[in-house]
Amino acid sequence: MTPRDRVLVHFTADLVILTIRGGALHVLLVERANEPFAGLLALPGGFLRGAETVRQAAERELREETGVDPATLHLEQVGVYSAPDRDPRPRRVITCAFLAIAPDLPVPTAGSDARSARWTPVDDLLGGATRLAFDHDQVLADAVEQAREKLRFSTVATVFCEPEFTISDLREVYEAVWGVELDRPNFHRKVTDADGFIIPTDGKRAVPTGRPARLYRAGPADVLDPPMARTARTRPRF
Amino acid sequence: MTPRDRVLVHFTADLVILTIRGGALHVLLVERANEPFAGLLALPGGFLRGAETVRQAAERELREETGVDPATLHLEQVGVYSAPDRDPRPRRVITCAFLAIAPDLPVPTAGSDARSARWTPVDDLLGGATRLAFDHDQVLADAVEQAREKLRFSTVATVFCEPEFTISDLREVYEAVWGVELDRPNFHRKVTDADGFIIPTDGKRAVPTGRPARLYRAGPADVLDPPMARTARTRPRF
DNA sequence: CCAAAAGTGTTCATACTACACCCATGG
DNA sequence: CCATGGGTGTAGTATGAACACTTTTGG
Repeated sequence: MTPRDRVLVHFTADLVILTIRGGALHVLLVERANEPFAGLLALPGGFLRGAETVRQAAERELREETGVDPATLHLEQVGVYSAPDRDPRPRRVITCAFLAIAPDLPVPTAGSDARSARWTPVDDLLGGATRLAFDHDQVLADAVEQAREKLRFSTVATVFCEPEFTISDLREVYEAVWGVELDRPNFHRKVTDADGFIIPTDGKRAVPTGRPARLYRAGPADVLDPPMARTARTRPRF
Repeated sequence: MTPRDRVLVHFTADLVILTIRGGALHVLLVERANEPFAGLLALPGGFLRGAETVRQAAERELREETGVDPATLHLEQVGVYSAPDRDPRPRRVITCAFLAIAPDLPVPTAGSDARSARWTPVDDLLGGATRLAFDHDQVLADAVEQAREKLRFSTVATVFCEPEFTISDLREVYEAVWGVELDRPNFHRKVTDADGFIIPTDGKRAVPTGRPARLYRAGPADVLDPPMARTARTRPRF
């Protein structure tokens, strides 16, 4: 082959930023201001610049969209999307998708890009009712599936929570991401027994009614072994 | 930002083709004929051309290097490597690494590219004794770790084997990839009980000494649940 | 005291570990 | 018959599922 066969491409990093709002998994979407797909909803993202790595580009976008220090969040690669027709512009655009996990954030800086950012329930999108720009429907589905698996084998669920959280908070993370109901007593034992998953603090948090819950913070472990079982509990009979 | 900030890059697909030879995990390496890194060992790979997807480029390279139909092998994405200095050429080159799993193949077509391909024991490389071109040491380490995890939760181990194989063949795959010794009786039960992992055939294979082993072929399942335990068996005391 | 949520104890089933033992074949 | 690797049985242990139960608060 000759070097002339080599395609020159643009490269982007796209972000699937997940959080939990009101017990449901949400993803941050932006309304596209420019062509292609102007007016359509899309994952936030942007072109690789200068001497950045792809990850650095993703971190820059994450900071721009959420205003949060990427070091405090969880960010991992999902994969490359390279279908030649995924972007209609003449110059090919290949993207690398990243999965970001964040606690419930205010949507602050619609600033820099003047694109309106909004949290959208993931369930509304996976059904296929709304179509996203580019191949972002597929990217979203892949990233959500990766997040679901990640929760089984790692302790990232704590990143969805505030710095101090109750065991019920943590359980609701699993229930929102997996869309199942988990057995409360068994979940409690599981996470308290797991080495380095959560660390008890002195504080407690009052609840609307009932016994106050102990507060915990994230522990040093990042792998969860044995993993969290994803089986739904049997629904209580009436 | 202006469109001028967007970097134009070349894109490659690099392959970590793993197989098992003589009970040890091997990877296919090529000696680079051209600069950069001429003379050094590297993972096979090549530039994205025309309207290919990255996966199609990987499949094309796989066919060129091994002469085998990619449809019969296992091929999955590992990730993107985009450090700006990973390739010294003035135009940036970003790569997407793929993990390929293959049965023991003859190294046929050193043909098209006139690069000498060779199977190399992975253990010799992970130690860091030999340095590979580009960031391929890191790519190899990531891909091998991905293969190790993949074996736990999927049935891909059968792809390392010939179409018909014995349970000992399959066990030796796990032992080679994981570098452990597994309990033979328990492994036997585990894989025969697992639904859709292996299907018995009518054949048997004579062994140098001892009872002939039943032959199996790969089953339809691709997930292995519950997963294979990675714990080494206690070494037999003498 | 009652409702509700936090947290603990107990039982049963399953699955894994270790290892004893039997089976089939070649020499 | 013996060595060797294939294959089965089984007892002890660990983990998880289900759910009864106790604890602690607000009203």
